[in-house]
Amino acid sequence: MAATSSDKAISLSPAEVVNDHLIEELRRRIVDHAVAPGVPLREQDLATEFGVSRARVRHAFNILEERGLIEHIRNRGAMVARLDPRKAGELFEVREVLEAQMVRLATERGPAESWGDLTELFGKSMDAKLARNDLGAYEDAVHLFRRRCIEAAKNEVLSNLLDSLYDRTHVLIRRLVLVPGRAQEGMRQHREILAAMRDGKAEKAERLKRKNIRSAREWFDNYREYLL
Amino acid sequence: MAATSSDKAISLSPAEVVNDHLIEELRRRIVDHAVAPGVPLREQDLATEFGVSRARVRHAFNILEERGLIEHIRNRGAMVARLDPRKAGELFEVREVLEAQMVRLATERGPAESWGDLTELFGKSMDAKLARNDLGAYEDAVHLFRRRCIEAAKNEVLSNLLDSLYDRTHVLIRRLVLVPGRAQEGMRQHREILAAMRDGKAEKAERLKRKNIRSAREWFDNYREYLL
DNA sequence: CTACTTTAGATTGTTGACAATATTGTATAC
DNA sequence: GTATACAATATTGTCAACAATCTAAAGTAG
Repeated sequence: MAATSSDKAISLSPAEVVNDHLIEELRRRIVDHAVAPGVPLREQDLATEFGVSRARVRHAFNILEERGLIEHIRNRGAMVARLDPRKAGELFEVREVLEAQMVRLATERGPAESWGDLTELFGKSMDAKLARNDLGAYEDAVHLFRRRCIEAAKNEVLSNLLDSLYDRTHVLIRRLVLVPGRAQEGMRQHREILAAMRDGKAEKAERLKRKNIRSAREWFDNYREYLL
Repeated sequence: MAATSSDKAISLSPAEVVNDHLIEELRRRIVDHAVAPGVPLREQDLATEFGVSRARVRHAFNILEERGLIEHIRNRGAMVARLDPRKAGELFEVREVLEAQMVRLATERGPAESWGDLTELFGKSMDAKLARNDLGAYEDAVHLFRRRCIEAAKNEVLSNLLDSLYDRTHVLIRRLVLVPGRAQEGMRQHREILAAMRDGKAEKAERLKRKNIRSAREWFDNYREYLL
């Protein structure tokens, strides 16, 4: 639960940024599947590549293991955590209530007028983009929605948990928009949610966000064999 | 997110148990306030006390810092994490939805008849115990309720998050039952929740559990100056 | 007496060497 | 040809020494 930019505020020693760079870069590779699940992570290899000592790499492993991104077996080393269907389901169940809470708090704490540009972003022009399969635009919009909600919710504990859960399911979520029709439905749901948020209806927005994640989970279950 | 008993299932090498013992013992001390928040944790002292090398202690610090139990400042060392009112509020906001989800899943997945003994535990006899301020009995009952729910919910991700959050607020929750009337109200709420669970009304139980945590938070806010 | 500088001590950060363990490759028996 | 036993290699686990940094005490100037 470290690693929010607000945490370390001012100070940034030279050694510290090197350390954080290592953790952040490893995180990125795992989350983006630049290294596939199950692939072993050799301490010496990474130490050499990043020009640091093995101890630093081991330190990074500790953090990432605690975040659920790495599995570590004694005397056998570390590997990218695998995601079986059961664990994926568990992650969805937790995301369901946490993302809903995020939306609720964002609605309560963010000024109602601040959701206008997002409403526009999810507006008609996005329909056209989706029609020509511009999934990147949709993905960016959803990502921005998330960041803005997290920011507005003003809850660091929640924010860290959401980021952690998101990291573990990032690839899954990305693949999910490939499923025909999912992006369209996701967009409909986001429009509903945003409408509720603009009206200041926090509870309604929460309920809708919950349905959104549930729906995503159902699509995931139906297309599991393609996605995992 | 390591550290559930089910994770490491079979193997337990001699070195591993020593390692885990160190982490677990440090965790216990912090959670029970055997060492107060803000107190520095010296690596060499702990290494000597536990008869291990400093590297092991530092490893334990890494884990506990990622769990939010320790604050670590570079070149200054580690100390027990402090809990300001703001962060406490954030923890309550997250617990609210996660514990509610826990109750919901437990109701859906645990057999309805399995809540009978808990209903009894929270029955009339507990009134008498509370009347003579036997807070330990109440505390034990709530603790058992929690464990049974977590077990029945069958969601390891959720379980780990709940444990982690609970660790960070454990002392607060303990102190809260000292507030006159809080234990009585908490018991009423648990009876309601259990009734819903016995009837298989998962959504109702979830809603009630949510109200329960909210209520706890309100009591906490009202008596904040005594509790923090 | 206060404020600043210097110095000594304590504490953490980092590294490389060595030990323990697991994996891979090779030889041998059946 | 297959399977087992053994040796060689690679990888991780542990530690203790050294370097960098911070804290606190002593000293000095104003």
